[in-house]
Amino acid sequence: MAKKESDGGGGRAQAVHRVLKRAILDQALSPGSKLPEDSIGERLGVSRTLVREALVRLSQEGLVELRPNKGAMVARPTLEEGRNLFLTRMALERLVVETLSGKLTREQIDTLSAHIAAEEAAMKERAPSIRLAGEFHTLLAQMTNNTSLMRYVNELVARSSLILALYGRPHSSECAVSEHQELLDKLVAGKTDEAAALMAHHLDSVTTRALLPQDGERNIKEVLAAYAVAEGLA
Amino acid sequence: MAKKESDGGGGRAQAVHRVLKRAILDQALSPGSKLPEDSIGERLGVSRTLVREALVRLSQEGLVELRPNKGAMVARPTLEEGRNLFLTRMALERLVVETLSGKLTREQIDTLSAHIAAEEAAMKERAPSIRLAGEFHTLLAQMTNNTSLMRYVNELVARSSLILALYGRPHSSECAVSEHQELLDKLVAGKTDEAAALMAHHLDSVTTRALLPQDGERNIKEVLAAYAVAEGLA
DNA sequence: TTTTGCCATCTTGTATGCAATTCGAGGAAT
DNA sequence: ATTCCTCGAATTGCATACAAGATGGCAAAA
Repeated sequence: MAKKESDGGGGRAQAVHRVLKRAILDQALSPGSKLPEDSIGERLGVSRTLVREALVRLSQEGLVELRPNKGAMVARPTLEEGRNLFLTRMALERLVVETLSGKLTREQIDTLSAHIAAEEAAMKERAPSIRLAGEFHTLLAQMTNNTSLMRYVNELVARSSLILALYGRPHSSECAVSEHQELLDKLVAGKTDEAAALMAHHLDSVTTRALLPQDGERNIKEVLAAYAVAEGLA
Repeated sequence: MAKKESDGGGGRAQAVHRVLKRAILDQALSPGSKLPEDSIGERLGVSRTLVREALVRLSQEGLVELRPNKGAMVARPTLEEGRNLFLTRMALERLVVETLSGKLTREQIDTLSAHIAAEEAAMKERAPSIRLAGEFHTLLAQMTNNTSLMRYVNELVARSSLILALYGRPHSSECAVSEHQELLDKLVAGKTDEAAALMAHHLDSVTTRALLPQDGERNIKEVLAAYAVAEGLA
């Protein structure tokens, strides 16, 4: 029985989905980018039907905005959605930590250690570094064996990339690698509360430090208002 | 400007999605039911394309299982998924409660009170009663104005219906209406911790009391094993 | 020059057609 | 009687065709 092709996992639609998702997370497609069905299909060698299916999936994950009759674009979450998102992440990742604390197997610990090493190695390059930082969190979620938890943390982490792309300070090393290591240590030691606190701090620091207070968020009138005053206009 | 048709909200695909979702939540379509694309399309007066899109959406929400080349069926979560799901619900609904405690507006309180009244009124009929009980939780989530939180609670509540359908005790009044009232009281009074505890108890009681310990879950061999022993076989 | 309105064009929305796959019914061989 | 094989019906996977709605530019009017 020959393998179909270079079809990574499910049908070809899922392949399209993965490609687009990856492109978005790597910020090769930045928030607001138009996603026309036929150019994508043409480039990827599939029909619009499959692209459409992938776009629907992505929209359900909140990575893509689907405006009726106006096409799809990479989602541009508002800053407030961003803050709320991190609140939600906090609630779920606390559960992750509580579930995992003191219960990690030797193998899992190795996997996580290896991942942290990879993060350190990739610190120079921006895109891979961002992706790896996120993957650490999804990796943890994966280990809970809790399907819904996994799915939601995955989505939230993915959307976090968008938030960071839109409102993050350019040079912030969003997830300090050292914090991942500390967190792992606490988890291994079974210090649940300390681990949870660390996770809380970890995520909190993103919202309070990495996220810019306001910008790109106000509508054109508000933005112009400031300049107008400076120029003595209306 | 004439309205398109009886198109509730978005495109017709979303209409199909709503119809199927409703049917599933009302348990008119029970877990495991096959969902063939053309019979559904035929019945609803749309083409397979739109049904397909709706099914993809439902599968992303975890209400439908999409087996490649074998069609879609209403999801049949395992009992363990069920337990995990309620764990996740707990984490998220705690956040809901914390967000809302002491912050409900008069209008929101009225809405919730009205809903509770409706629950009481519908206690006789099974299907509406189940649906209303779930809607109370989604209503609360809605009031947080936290998009991701809303979406996830929605999904989780929906999937809970499936779990209950599969593993719930027939006559358990899953969500005691009185508990909803108590919860509302605590929220209004701003007693955050008590409200959270109540919510925890509320959800916990489902997993420990409403959910059957094991059944329908084991595979055929395990089931027959018991009978075999009783008959002195193998 | 600015504005308004119309038309060409491009993109999405939806249906349908054809290929590929699964599943079950029957029939032949053991 | 049982097992295995083959073929046909039914269903999904995917592409394409056509309809309908948006977008932008050009021309005519102000």
